Amino acid sequence: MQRATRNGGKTSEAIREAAASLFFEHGYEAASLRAVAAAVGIQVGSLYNHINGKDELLTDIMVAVMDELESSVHASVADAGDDAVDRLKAALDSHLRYHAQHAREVFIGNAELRSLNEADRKAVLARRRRYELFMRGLVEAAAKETGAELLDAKLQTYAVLALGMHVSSWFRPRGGLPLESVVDIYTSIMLRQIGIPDRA
Amino acid sequence: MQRATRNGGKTSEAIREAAASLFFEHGYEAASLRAVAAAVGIQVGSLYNHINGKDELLTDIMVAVMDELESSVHASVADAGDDAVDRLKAALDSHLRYHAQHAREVFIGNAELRSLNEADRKAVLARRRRYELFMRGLVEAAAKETGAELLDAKLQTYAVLALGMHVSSWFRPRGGLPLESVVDIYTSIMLRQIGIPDRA
Amino acid sequence: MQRATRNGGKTSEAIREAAASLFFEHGYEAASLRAVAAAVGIQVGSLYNHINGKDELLTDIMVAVMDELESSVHASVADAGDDAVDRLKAALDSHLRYHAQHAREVFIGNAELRSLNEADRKAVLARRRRYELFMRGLVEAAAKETGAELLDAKLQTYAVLALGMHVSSWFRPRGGLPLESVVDIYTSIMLRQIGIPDRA
Amino acid sequence: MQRATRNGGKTSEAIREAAASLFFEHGYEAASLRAVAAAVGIQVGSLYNHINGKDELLTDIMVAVMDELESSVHASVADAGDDAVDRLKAALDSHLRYHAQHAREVFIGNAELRSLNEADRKAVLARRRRYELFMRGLVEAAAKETGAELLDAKLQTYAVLALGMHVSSWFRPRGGLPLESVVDIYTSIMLRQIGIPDRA
DNA sequence: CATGAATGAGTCTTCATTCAT
DNA sequence: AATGAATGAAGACTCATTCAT
Repeated sequence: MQRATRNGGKTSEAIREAAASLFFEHGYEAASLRAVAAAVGIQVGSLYNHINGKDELLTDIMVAVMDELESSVHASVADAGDDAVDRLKAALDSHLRYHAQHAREVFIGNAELRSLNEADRKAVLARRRRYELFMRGLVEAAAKETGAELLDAKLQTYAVLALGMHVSSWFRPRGGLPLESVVDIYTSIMLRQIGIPDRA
Repeated sequence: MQRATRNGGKTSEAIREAAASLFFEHGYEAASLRAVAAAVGIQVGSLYNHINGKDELLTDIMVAVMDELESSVHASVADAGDDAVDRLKAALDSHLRYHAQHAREVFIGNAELRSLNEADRKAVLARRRRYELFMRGLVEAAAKETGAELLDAKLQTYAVLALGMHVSSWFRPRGGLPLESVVDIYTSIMLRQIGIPDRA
Repeated sequence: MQRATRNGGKTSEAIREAAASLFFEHGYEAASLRAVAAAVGIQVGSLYNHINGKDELLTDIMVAVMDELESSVHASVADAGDDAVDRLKAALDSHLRYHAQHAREVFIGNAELRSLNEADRKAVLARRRRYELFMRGLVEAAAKETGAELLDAKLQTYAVLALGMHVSSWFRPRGGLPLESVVDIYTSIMLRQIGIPDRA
Repeated sequence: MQRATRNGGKTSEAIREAAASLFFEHGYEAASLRAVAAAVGIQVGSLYNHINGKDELLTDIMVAVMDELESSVHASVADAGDDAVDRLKAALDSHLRYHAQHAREVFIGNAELRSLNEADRKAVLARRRRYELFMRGLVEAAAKETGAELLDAKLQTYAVLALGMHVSSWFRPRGGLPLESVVDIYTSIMLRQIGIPDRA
């Protein structure tokens, strides 16, 4: 039982791409490997030259989403300097941008938590908690700096996360509001609810 | 091998209850009628004395959710009188209250839209659009009355809906924040992002 | 396990009537007791106040068909007097008439032999053999009397039976050739193939 | 637990063969894919590597029967030259020969029309009508040429078809009358009823 | 690497039958 | 008699997975 190569091959990439599309559209349970194979243009059996099982496809997507989201937000915050409000704004911007640009994967990551096996679910949940705490820290710091009155740091951070997910559920790159507008408006919405003046 | 008797729809109720729980926990596709039957304590085939098919269980939940949500919000608004801000507050309160109190069903209604058949999905989507427009109307009226500056009526209404769903994804009646606190805090969050002073 | 009453009741009659129709239209296997009950306007369970099982419905039809066919042909032959040709003609006429007038039951009797249980199938097959031999006797006697040259008494009798069944597969009392014409023409066809001048 | 390999459609062939046998013996509805799989020596699910569904097995048989019957009779008639009686005799011979040699499939084709889906049933019925009209044409031409008096061209052609079906219901290649005798005798029976002297 | 074929467990659903009320 | 509810077996079909070629 040799572990299939996970890198390189164009086929491998195509499979993961097709899986993401189908998981997004029909859900993990309802999406069949047969459909994935068909989308790629190979037979079902051939999938196993590239993957180790259906669950791996899901786990990969979900872990990657958390990794990328976390690191892209961290990078933005690091670039933003030392001002707490700047750091929060950078985080919100990056958070929203990622959710819009990877809407499909983020949506899957949210909807299919329950389809994950025990171990992977725990791992992903831990990552999410860490991310949430990081975000809450930024919120609290910015509130402190500006004197904004928080209602409930935890719930208001939840609201930030919720709006990100929500964006991922309807945003499409083409047709509709342009990415920049979406990011701007939702950033403002978030800042408003936290209590920080939008343009200061 | 105990044989049951006419019990005034209790079994029917138990089936729907078990189905809601299992759909919520595992998702519609992953929840099997076997499991539903087991939860009720009958054989799988016996389910069909009470339902017409698995999809009916889902459809019933989703249609009921939209009906109840709409009518409960409408009722609250009607009771609130003529002041636009009062009306909006009543709507937000009712919206949140319903989402928290029927967290399970609301969550299903949101997650399983894609599991619905064409016809029912269209019907539910139409209901949702209607609800959204009703909400947007309240938001716009309250903004007008208070002179609050809206960023984007549509997206800000989206945000209201998104927060409701979000609450339904984590709220549990026992253990954790009491319902009243949740409703209060989220209402404030919503009002803030719309731009209406919380306590005026 | 008390034997359900088989006589009298209008419901009982309606059940047997509905069963015949459905067996005819969809076949014994494909016809469900649910459909029978629905056709009668009662619940499935209620059927068992009138029948002992699905197979009984079929057996009853098939046995009745053989009984009636045999006795009606016998009666006609007895009425026909002593002339062998007259007797054969009377038999053919009666045979055809019965097949046309009870097309539905005869058709079932023919198509569903394999759906019968071992015992009943044997019984019905014995009846059919007896009927066939009776017919063959008439054919041979008439041939002898007229000097008609038989090709093969057994196969030519088979042909008579086959044409009867065939009539039962398309004849409908209303719309189409009238019964008398059908009987006349097929009688002539049969006599011709046996070698007996039609109108002598 | 032996694992099979590519075998050039032998399994596919075995499935169709087993299906034909079981459909013939028990009828389409009563024959289960379980039984088909068992007869072939594979698991039920494995059938679906070779077929698309139970109905396809039936449709294939029925369409093939009509195709083959039609083309074999057409070929025989074409070979028979220009004489109308020769052509009719060739048709009857070929008709009977096919019905005897493919008794199983022809029988299924006749008994299971009602088990076909709407579209396929219509297609098969159209084919049958075409075949019937072709036959009727031959009957009428031969009658005209010989001056034979027809009783009713349509019904007499029906009779020809009916006898073919009947042969298919009892003929077995081994044990019993040899094929040639059956063909001879039934051809004569048919010619007699049409009114054409047997040996001219 | 890809394929075709196999597996076995699982899915929803239908059905004849039973029986307390 | 009729009903509603239950049973248990069976039905067709789908699926993830395995593996010889």
